[in-house]
Amino acid sequence: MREVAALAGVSLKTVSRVVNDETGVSPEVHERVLIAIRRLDYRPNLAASNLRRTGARSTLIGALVQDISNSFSAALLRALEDTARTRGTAVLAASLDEGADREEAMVHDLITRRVDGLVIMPATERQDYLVAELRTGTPAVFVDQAPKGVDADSVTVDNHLGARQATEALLQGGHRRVAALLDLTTITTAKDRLAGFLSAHDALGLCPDPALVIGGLRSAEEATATMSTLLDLADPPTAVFTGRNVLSIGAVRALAERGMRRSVAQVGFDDFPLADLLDPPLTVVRQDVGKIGGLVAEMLFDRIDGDTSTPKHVVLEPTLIVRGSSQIRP
Amino acid sequence: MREVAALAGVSLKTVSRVVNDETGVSPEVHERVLIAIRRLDYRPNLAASNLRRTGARSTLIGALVQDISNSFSAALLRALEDTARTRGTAVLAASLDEGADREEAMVHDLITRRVDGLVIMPATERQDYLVAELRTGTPAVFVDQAPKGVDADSVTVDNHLGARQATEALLQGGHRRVAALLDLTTITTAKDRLAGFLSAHDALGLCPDPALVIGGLRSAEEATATMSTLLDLADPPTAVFTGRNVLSIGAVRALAERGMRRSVAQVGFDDFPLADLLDPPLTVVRQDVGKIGGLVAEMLFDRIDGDTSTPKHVVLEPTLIVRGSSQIRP
DNA sequence: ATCGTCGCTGACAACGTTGTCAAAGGTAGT
DNA sequence: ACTACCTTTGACAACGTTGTCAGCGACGAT
Repeated sequence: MREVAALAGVSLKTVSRVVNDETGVSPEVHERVLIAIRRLDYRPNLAASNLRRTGARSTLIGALVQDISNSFSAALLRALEDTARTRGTAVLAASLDEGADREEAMVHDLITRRVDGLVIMPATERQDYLVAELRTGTPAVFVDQAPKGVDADSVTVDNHLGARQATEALLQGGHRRVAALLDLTTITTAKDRLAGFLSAHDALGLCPDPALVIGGLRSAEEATATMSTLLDLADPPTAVFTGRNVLSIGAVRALAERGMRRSVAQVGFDDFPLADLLDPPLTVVRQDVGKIGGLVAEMLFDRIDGDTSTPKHVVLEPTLIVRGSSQIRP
Repeated sequence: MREVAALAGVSLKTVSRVVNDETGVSPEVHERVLIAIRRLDYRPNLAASNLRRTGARSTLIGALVQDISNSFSAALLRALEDTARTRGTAVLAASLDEGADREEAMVHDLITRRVDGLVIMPATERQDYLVAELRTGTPAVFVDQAPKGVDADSVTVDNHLGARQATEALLQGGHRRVAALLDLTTITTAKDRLAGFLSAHDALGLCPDPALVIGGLRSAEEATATMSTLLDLADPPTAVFTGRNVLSIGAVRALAERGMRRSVAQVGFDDFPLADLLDPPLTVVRQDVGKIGGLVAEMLFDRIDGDTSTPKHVVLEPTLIVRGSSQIRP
C-alpha cells in the first residue's frame, strides 16, 4: 500500500479511500491510484484491515462435521456455503472423524482464527469445554445433535420418531425378527434411534431379540461384517433397520454379497444418493439436509448480527420415503 | 493481551513469550501468566500475530472445486484436508458450479485472505487472469484439468486413455451403436474424453453415429432426459459411455425407469460410492482420488516451502473397473 | 572491588490498515 | 475584502501482536 501511495503520489489514507470506495476522492486521483494498484498487483491485506476496523468481521465461519466426504456432511456444507455466499462469508470446514479431542482442538483453533461463527456436528457427548470458548462471543449452532453442558442453538431431527416410523414399516409388513444396526449408543442420536426402534416394538406388545440389536458400529465395513454374522444365525432376521447412512450401505453390501437383498427387508436412517437406484430401492427415513443447512445458517447469521435471545432448539420431523426394500415380506 | 499482562503484573512481551512457549521466562512468572490467561479467557489473535511475524503463514489453503457435495470433489477435499492437517493448515473450500466469473472472484477473494496456497479444479477454459494473481507469490496447483494461459503445477488423469478403455470395453463386447453423454466439450476434460471415445472407434475402423454423441450436459437431470430421448430413437443405442459421474447416474436412472439396465450396456467415467451395488453394478473408469489429493497437497506444500523449480504436470493413468454393466451383449 | 556473563524482563517500533481530525484550497455570500 | 462553508487531502494514532535491543540483578572469576 505504501508503494501504491508513492507511485500515485498520494498518501496512504487516500489509497485506503480508493480501495474502500469511500467518497471524497477527486476523479483524477481516484484514477491515478487505480492505475498504481494495477501496476503493482496490490492486494489489500484483509487481516490487517480487520485488525483495525472496529468490530470487524472475518467473514469466515467454521463448520465441524463428521466427515467431509460423507454425503450428509457434504450436502450440509453445501447448503451452508450457499447461504454464507450471500453474505460474502467463506466456510472453513473440518472433519472430526468422531474424535472428541479433535473437536475441542478444532474449536479452539477456529476461535483463534477469529471465525464469526461456528457450526458444530458434535463428535463429543457433552460440550462443557465450549462454555469458555463461547465466552469470547463467538456464536455456535449445533446440527444433528443438540448441545449438552452448554446452551446454544440447535437444529436436529426427531430421531426417536424417525426410527419408530422405520421400524413400524417393517413390523407392519409382518416381520417379527427385525435386526437393528446402530452407531455407538453413547451418542444421543444413536440412543434416540434405538429408543424409537424399541418403542415401535413396544407399541405392538413385541420385544425384539437382543441378539439382533447391535450398537457400536462406526463404519460401513463393520456393518457389513455384523450383518453377515446375523445372517449366519440359526434364526436369522427377516428385516433390518440401519441407523445411519454408512451402516445402511454396509448392510446392503452384506445382503448383496449373498444375493439376499430381495429376501430381507430393510429401512435405513438417512437418505443418500442412489438409494433409489438400488435393486430393490432402499426405503429410508430422510432428513431434509437442504432445509437443515439453510436453517442453521440463518440462525447463525442472526446471532452474528447480534441476536441475543435465548437459544432456540428446532426439531424437524423426518420423512419415511417408502421404496422397495421395506415391502419385502418375511 | 493487555489485560492479561496487567492481571499477571508483567509486560506485554512476557505474555507473548508465554503464549509462544519461548524460553527465558521464570517458572513463577510463567505460571502467573497462564492463570491470568485462563481467568480472562484470552485467545491470541492469529491475524495480528501473522501480521507481525516476518513471512508468516496464514496456515490456510484455498480449494476451489466444482461442487462440494459431489462425491469426487468431497473425496478430494478430504484427501487435501488429511495432508493439510499434518501441517497445521486448514482448508477453505468453495464450490464453483462451473461459474467462470465465480472462479475469478473466488481466487481474488482467497488471495486477499492471504491463503498460503490454492488448489483449483477449474471451471474456466483458460486461466490467464491468474497470471496477475500469482505474481503475489501464492502458489497454485491444478487438479482435474491442466492450466492454460498460466504456468502452474497440475495433477490430472489421462482422460483420453480412460475414455478409450471404456469405449473399447463396449466395442469389444460387440456393440456397434454406442452412445456418448458428455459435459460441455469446451472443457478440456470433456474434449479429451470425447477424443478417446472416437479413437477407440477409429482403431477398429468404426465411426460412431453422430446422433448418439451428445455433449453439453451439465447435470444428472439433463443426462436422464437425453438418455431417454436416445432410447426413443428408431435405432436406439445398445450401449452408452457416460463421461462424468453425475451423467452416469443420470443415465442409470433413465435406464432404470424403463427397466432397461440389463439390456443396455454402460461404462462411466469416474467411480462413485455405491456404483458397485447397482444391479447390474456399473463398470467405470476410476481415478484414484485419494492419490490425486495426496499428490496435489504434497506439491502445493513443496511450493509453499519455497520450491521454485519449473511446474510439474503429473498425469495419472485411470483404471477400468469391470463390473457387470459392461458385460451386457447387444 | 571489578569485570564479564547469564537469566530474566520490559520499552519500543513495526506489521498493513483505517478512524479521527485538521489543514489547504476553492467557492459563494455579504 | 472578509467570513462561512465545502471538498479534497494528509498526518497521526491505533488495532494486537512480536523482533530487537537494552536494562537489571546475581553469580563466579580475577
